[in-house]
Amino acid sequence: MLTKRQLLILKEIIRSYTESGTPVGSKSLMASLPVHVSSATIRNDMAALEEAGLIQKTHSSSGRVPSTKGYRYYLDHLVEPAAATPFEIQAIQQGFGGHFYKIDEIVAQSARILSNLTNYTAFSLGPELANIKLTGFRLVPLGNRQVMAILVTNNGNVENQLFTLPPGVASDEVEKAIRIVNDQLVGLTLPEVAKKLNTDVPPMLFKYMDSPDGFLDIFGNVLRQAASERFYVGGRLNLMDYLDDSDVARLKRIFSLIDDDNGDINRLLGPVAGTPDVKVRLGDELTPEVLGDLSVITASYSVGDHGTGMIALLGPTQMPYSKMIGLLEAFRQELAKRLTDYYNHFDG
Amino acid sequence: MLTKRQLLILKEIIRSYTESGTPVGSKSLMASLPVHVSSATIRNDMAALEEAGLIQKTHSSSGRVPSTKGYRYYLDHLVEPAAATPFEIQAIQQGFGGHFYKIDEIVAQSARILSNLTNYTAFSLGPELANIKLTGFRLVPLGNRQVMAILVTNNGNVENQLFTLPPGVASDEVEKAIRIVNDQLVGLTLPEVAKKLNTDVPPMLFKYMDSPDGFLDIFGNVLRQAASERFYVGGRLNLMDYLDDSDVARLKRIFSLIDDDNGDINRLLGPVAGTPDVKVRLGDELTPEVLGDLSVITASYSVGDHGTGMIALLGPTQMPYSKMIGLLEAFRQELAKRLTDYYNHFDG
DNA sequence: GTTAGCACTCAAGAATTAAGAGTGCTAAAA
DNA sequence: TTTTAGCACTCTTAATTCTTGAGTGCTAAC
Repeated sequence: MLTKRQLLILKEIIRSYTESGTPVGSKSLMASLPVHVSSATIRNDMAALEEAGLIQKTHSSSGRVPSTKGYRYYLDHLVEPAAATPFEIQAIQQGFGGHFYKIDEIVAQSARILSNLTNYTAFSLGPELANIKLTGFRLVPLGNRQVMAILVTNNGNVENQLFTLPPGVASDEVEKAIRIVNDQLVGLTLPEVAKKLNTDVPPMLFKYMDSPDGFLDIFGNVLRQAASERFYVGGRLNLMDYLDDSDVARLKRIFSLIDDDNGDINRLLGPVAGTPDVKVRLGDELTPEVLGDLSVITASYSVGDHGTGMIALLGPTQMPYSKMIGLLEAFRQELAKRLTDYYNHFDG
Repeated sequence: MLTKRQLLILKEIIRSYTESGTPVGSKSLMASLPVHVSSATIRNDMAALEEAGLIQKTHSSSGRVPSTKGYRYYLDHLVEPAAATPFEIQAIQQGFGGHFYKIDEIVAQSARILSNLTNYTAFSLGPELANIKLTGFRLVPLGNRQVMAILVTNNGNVENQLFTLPPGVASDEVEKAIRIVNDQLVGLTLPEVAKKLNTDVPPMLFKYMDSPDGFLDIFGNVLRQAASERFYVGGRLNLMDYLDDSDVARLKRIFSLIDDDNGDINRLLGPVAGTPDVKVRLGDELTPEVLGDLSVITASYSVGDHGTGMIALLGPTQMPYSKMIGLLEAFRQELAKRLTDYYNHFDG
């Protein structure tokens, strides 16, 4: 069992290591601890902490550094989130100052604000899509057989894509097809729409069109765009500041991981559903193992019954957790408020 | 005056240094030169080349390395472009294999192909806009006062942006405003449109609308989007491979330079108009001086009377120039062909 | 003009040394 | 039983020296 003083020492080692980045020795601890004991006593306590696996040496006669397990313990039992400062609150609000025409613009902006504020790398994921409904589908002819397909959903999201009509298709046929889509599919959730698109819709279209494949492709494409989870990154380049300078190869691998949006990064953020609070993952809790000695703080936000989204921060394991946790706590509330406002603008 | 053999030596030094990355000494030159002379003779010639400022030592008793001036001379007089290999030609054609719905998709794809092929960083800039004409402007209402503004130009480019109509504006007023825009502005080039937007258009709109400012904002916004030069980058991360590993700070600065699209990079590519061939710039010919020891190969392409665009390659000064120049030569032709095809599809 | 020979230079890596921070352990003090 | 002083020991880091080898410039002979 660990004594009170030992935990105090653990906490102080973490604080000091976060600040200085160098291993912490018994002498410097003597100066910075609130209780006053000799360095020999501290050494004894440190031995106990090391025995428990919470701290470790970098070599046999060095100062101590928190271990992954030590951070875990600290985060589970010791950390005290620091409330966001007025300055930070203001910076957040200022970041959301402009006018937004899309949900995704707000979400994307979140990642930017967060990375600016922390100098780490920030991620944001829009509210999940389970409850989002199709409210309309258009094809706007632009001349030269170009058409723009537009898909609108009840969360105010709008997707569009440009197409060229295949020569075989007549425009009045297309008109009818659109009417069918709107009659049959508006009001359904996007997953339901996707399902019907494969089953019920094609037979109906066959009544009006010889080869509805081209049309289905177009619609399916835009639908997929609207249904894909939108994932934003801010402060990519900050990686270079907090990652070990020397290992450029690793740097490159992490960059690719972030940029090649192949779902791996979703594993990073973890399940969106679940606990609505702030959570830290580090060490082998992080699945893409390139991330090794990094740390991820995730925070989910929920927007009434419009679903749940997520924001996250990637940084070094030696993050000032209490500060970052407090900041993310404030941020998720602010973001939820903004998004709720945005939705009300549509519902009301 | 330099002798034939001395130029041969310069050429071989550049070739060898490009390949190995290490300074080249008289002995190894003796082995790789086509003519057979002793190392002492070569040393004499090297002294002459150094005297002329074309090569230099890294320290008083090291082998020689080409100087900026040496590269310049090489590029101006000695280099023999190597024709692109069948493999490369095929890779280019394969890269352009898919179907494209926008000019910009082709241009963007160019940067990707080129960076994949070379493992350097590639840039592409779409054909200039001087001759591009407005062919139509739409506002598509999407419900909830949301509208999508769509602007179409005669090069098949389509820009769109989402807006929320200000409460004061009635939809029939908007209809009329759109008709005016289309009547008055279609057929003009984008610069002309931009000019009229400030002079002739507002008075006309005042006849039909109380406060045309909102409408003008929307139109101006989309117009600006369409008129902004589109600039694409491929292979950003390759920077990490060919840049000095140690200096992460510089790496970061160059990344920011590339990403923050603030026109500096346009200086990098240089004037789009002018010579339609391939051109290399290096050393102090490169304006953002962070690029210091790097090298940029630019190549312009022209698409009939639809204007001129540019592709470029950023890499280390020790690039295999003959190969890269040949590759870019092939690429600009292929790209011009693709774009011409694309335009014909509209014109014809 | 070209070449062999030779003394000289310098970078880069290996080996050595010195200093200093920190530890563990023991035995005495509280 | 807990805390403390003292001390020998460990290991990193930085500075210093040593060694090796690639390469040069110069001179004198070919």
